[in-house]
Amino acid sequence: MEKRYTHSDHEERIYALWEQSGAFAPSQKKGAKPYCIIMPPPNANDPLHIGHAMFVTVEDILIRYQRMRGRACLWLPGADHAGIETQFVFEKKLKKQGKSRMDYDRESLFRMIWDYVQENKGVATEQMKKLGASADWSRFTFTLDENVVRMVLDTFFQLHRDGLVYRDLRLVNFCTHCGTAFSDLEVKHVEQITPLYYMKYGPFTLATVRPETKFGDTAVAVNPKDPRYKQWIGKEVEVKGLLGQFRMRVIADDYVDPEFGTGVVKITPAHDPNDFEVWLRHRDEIPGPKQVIGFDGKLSTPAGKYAGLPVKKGREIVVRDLQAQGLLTKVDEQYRHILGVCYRCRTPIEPLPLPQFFIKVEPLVQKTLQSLQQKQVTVFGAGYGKTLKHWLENLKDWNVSRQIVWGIRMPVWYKIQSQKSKVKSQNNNIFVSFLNRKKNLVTGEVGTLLNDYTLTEIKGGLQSLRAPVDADYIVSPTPPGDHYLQETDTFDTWFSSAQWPAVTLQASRGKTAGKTESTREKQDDFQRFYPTDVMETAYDILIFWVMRMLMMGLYRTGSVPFRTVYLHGLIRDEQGRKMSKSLGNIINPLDVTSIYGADALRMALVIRSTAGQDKSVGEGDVRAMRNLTNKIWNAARFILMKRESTKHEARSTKPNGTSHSQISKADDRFFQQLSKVVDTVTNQLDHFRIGLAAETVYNEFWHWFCDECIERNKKQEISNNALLQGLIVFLKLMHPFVPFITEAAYQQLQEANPKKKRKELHPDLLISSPWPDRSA
RNA sequence: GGACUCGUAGCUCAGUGGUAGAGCGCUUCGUUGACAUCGAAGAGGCCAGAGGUUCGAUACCUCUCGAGUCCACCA
Repeated sequence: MEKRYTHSDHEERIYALWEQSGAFAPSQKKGAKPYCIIMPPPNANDPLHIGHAMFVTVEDILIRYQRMRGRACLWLPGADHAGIETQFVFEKKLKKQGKSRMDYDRESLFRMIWDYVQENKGVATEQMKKLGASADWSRFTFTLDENVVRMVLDTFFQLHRDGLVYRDLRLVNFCTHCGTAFSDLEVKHVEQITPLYYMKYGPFTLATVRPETKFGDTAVAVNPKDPRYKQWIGKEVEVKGLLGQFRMRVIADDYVDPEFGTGVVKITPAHDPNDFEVWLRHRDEIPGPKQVIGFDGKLSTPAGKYAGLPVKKGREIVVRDLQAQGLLTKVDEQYRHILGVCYRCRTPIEPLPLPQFFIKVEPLVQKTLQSLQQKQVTVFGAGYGKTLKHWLENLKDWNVSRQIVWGIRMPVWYKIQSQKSKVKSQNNNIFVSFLNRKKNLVTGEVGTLLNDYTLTEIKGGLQSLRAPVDADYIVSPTPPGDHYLQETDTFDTWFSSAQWPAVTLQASRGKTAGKTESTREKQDDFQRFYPTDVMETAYDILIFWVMRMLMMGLYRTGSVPFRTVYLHGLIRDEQGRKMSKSLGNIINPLDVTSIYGADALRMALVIRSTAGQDKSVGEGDVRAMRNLTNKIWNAARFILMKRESTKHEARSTKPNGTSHSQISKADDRFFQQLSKVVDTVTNQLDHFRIGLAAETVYNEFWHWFCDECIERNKKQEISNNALLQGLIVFLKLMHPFVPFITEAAYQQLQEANPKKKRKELHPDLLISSPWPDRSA
């Protein structure tokens, strides 16, 4: 054996051994209890970052541990199409070529992104293998696999049938830069100092941060209890504005805080969520949303001479004109204000009225809360069980429409009457944009366009459509006929992700079988492994993903998708700072493993980590764990050398006058202590105390087994055999954490074993060996 | 404004109802039969503060102070 353990000499070879042995596929042994973890699918388009390394490590530890405990383990890997994230990256690439998404019809664009993702797909998989992930790659599933898509569509169809889907006009969180709406969860809030403008408004003065939206005002509101304005309630007032005189109704609503500003609020239902709510409460009294900002982020026609100006510029000019006309009375320049921005590009989110599909969450939430209360799911991670509950109790309906092409297109169909038809259809006013045969962009209402184009041509070049809120539609997983236009919106990525545990287990049917099992054996994956055992992920997607998986899992299958949620913390740099590109403190896991080995990184990530708590990891930590791998190697080397040398010694010679009985007494104590260690580690792993288990095994191995026991063996106090047995136990205990070095050392022991010869074709592997008996 | 978490050795973090732990860093020794990616010895902590429960609290409860994260429609 080499004096030092060199990870690069072993890792690849060992991984191949594991893979060839079929150890990654669930055991078909009779009576083996199933154990299943569905891997959080990494973005198919991204290389791994340190967070991925963390989840690979934690999940691999659990899987390897349970596999050694004799469970039939399935760790099901996959990749995520990552909707907006991927399209965003792709559009950047297009931009470099001087192109944009507007140059292509949606089908071509989709195909281009598909091809682009295919090029990169597999990168993450290879990297996870380098980290030692013992996942069943034969069951690998992509979120846009045909059968996955089919099931997702089916779920939506069911939801619709059960009355849990509705289409309605709401103010959506629209990013005018990304060109799509987002769910509330995807809006980031930042504090800003924004000028608060006080302006004359008929007989009132009111305060606003958005004077440019005043063209969309449909009412003025005051608090019903405010004595200052009581006389005006229900009356119409004359207002002089930048576009001339107009009349405006005064309404009373509790939403108005008499203490803030002047106690008078202009109501702009098209551009402020609160105002929209006010309108809903006063539908009979006042006009509805009047949109004055377009989806392009510019002021639109109702803004008169200001139309065409981008919002920010528009505000400046409106303020200037207000001032010129003496309508501006005061400006509070120090006003602190929370602004919603796009989580991707930081563009201010524009609340805009858009008909969207929503899922009613109330019934789903009830079931989920119930399952939590009945302890059908346990959450590990600093207080996040409470967070989950809090969220569920306050959840709003889920907007699942996204205006991007890279995703699962909604199975929603609008019937279009042919131009010859005499029947007037309200769907004729669906607004479409498409590329005609000459690749020119054509936009307009479909009823009108049908005079010049066939429906087939429109369909072929379709970019997007926008159907009015009262459009007729049907939901169907398959095309209902030729005279239909399919909705161009796609599902929120999380809508399909929410169904991942059930869908992956059902989708692995019919795939190429792994080495040790037939396709038929895979057929009942769902039967066998659902509900799964553990969902392991970072706490930052608890709400986006875990919560929704619970809701949709319960809806689809009637039972929770997993029994345990283990949330790991974020990895920070050695100074405890978040990793970010701008700080330049990002650790690339593959850089680290190429220097120190995968085992070292794994152990550094996980040792002394706590569920739900962030952890800082620096190069020093990794180096220390690299040293551990070397320590393991050398302990094995010493014990092997001992065994070689004693073979040549005459058995009768008793060294140094130490008697057999003394040795066996010491051995007894050694074995007692050893079984205590086994017991402790087993308990810790059973209770998901992973960081603690890693620490225990580290300390016991290094500071007890090496520092004490090996030294006592040198003084002839502990027998060689005891030491060898102890080493094997420790290799097993450490294997889930540092699989490569432990397997490498174990193979060295095998080779030294004369019985090994006949096993050459099927070597004993540590990965498939049983976990040590507690009473060892 | 609401929720959650944290405050333990110089730094980064574990931990436990009953003499305080690890890694890194530091000091002094040490190349005799695994490992200098090592070993031995050591310095360094009123476990944020104040109350309470308890025979006993760093740990459980309450409050205070300090740090952080997430959420939030006051124009």
